[in-house]
Amino acid sequence: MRIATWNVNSVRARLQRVADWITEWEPDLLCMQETKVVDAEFPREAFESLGYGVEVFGQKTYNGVAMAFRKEPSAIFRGFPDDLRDADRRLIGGIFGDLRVINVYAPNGTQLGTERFTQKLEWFRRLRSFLEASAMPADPVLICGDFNVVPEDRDVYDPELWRGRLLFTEDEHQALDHLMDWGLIDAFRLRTPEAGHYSWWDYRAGMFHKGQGLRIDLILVTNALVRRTKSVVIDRNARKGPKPSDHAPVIIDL
DNA sequence: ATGGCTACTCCTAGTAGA
Repeated sequence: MRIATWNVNSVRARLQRVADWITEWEPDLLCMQETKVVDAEFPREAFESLGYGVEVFGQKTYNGVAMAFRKEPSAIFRGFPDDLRDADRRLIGGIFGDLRVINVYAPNGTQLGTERFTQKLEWFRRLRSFLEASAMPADPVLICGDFNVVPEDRDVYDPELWRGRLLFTEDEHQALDHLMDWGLIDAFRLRTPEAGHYSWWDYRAGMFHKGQGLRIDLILVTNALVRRTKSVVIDRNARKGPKPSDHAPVIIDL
């Protein structure tokens, strides 16, 4: 089973790129973030014409998550159970065979010391609570998406420049660590220990061209799935060419 | 050198992203 996660940075602006990518990679499940579109306006037909079903959880302008799949899930869930009505739409998931998949777009945090940054840390605690309430660490669980946290020094082109900056603070590391302490492993690092693999590059200043990026798009799996993981790769080719997203897809083969 | 780009919006300037 091939599962991919991709922050598409607007599914409408990226529709042709996403369709081309699906045709090339033929994922069984594509988890998208930052779709930036309300559910009624989601371009479902483009996915359906490729043989995919779609489940969406979107909002206007910001955020929004969606899943495109070849086989219908047996269940779907959207958001945290205790979300307010106007909460950001950052989580959608489903049961695919024996697999529980959770697709997330973590808050960016905007600036250190702001309420939005505090809410980012709180959002990670809520994700951990959601896991505790809905699954067991012994189950086959996969959480993928844009986590907006750089896990380690080897995941950023210049750790000393970034240390203490948004996405690379102790607070964010603790938030991610606490989530993973539930029983999750960073699947990309199972077989790829070296530095220099990134999933996001700033549009500005030729950062992609210079090879200066961050790895913030992750696939986290429980032990039950570690055994089933064949490969995890980042498709940096998707960052090239006309009108790319600033993120590249991450793909796991189970 | 907190930003050099991109996408969004009751649009043509302001906000957000990471």
